[in-house]
Amino acid sequence: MVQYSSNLDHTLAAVADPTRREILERLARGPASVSELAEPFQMSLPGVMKHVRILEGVGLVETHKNGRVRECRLGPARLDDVQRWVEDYRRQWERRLDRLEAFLRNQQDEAAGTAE
Amino acid sequence: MVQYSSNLDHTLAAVADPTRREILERLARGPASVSELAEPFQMSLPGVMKHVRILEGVGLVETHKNGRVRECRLGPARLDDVQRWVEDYRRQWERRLDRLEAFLRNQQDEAAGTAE
DNA sequence: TCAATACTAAACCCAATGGTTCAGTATTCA
DNA sequence: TGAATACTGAACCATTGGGTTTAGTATTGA
Repeated sequence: MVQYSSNLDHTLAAVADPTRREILERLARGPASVSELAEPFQMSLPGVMKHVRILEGVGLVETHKNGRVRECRLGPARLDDVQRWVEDYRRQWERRLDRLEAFLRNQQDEAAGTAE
Repeated sequence: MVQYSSNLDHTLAAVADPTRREILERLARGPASVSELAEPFQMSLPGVMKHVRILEGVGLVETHKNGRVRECRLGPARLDDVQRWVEDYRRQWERRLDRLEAFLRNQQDEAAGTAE
């Protein structure tokens, strides 16, 4: 079987949280400080930081500190492994359908053969 | 912003678990009973059942009971919403790069203008 | 220098998750 | 009928996850 990048788990988990997806959406519109990220959620700074750290951990966010403010921006990860997994699943799903169809057609033929 | 199907959260969470992804991989090769699914994981039946229920909840698995055995097979969900979200993210990511590039080019032009 | 700002570290809280065991129930088969 | 099979429901348990508060530390600006 295909051996996916071992952090697919972490990436999927990171992205499964709606708050984190909103953070990503915000950062797609441009960089932001932790405070700026926190504001629309009325969530504590430490709360936001936890999410940011998780996103940073899987490369979806990059941060660096300028003086006392930490700037957050989108990181280099583009979810390639997620996309690959989804497409792989889809392919297998379709192959399963093909096999099922073939099986049914086969049965039908046999039934017809028996009836002759 | 795009309003994703409200169960994107649940689908992503379902699929973030490696055991559940393995179950899906197994079912892609054909239907199986709960016991058959449990075997390769040396996990208790109730344990497997919990995973199956979760996958069933998001449409990735379908089950029905024949006598005392419950047959599990892949369900109709093909992760369309996940794929859509990933592609959306990728688009925004690229747009961000474009903007950054434009910004940098602009700055460069201005600097050149000043230097003249 | 001193107050205000912007984060951060640590400790804690509670609910959800991923697993278990144990005791049924329903089916099958001899 | 009676034993074995295949699940299922309930209760439980440990860990993690998402959040908080509280008390710092480092930077900035007046």
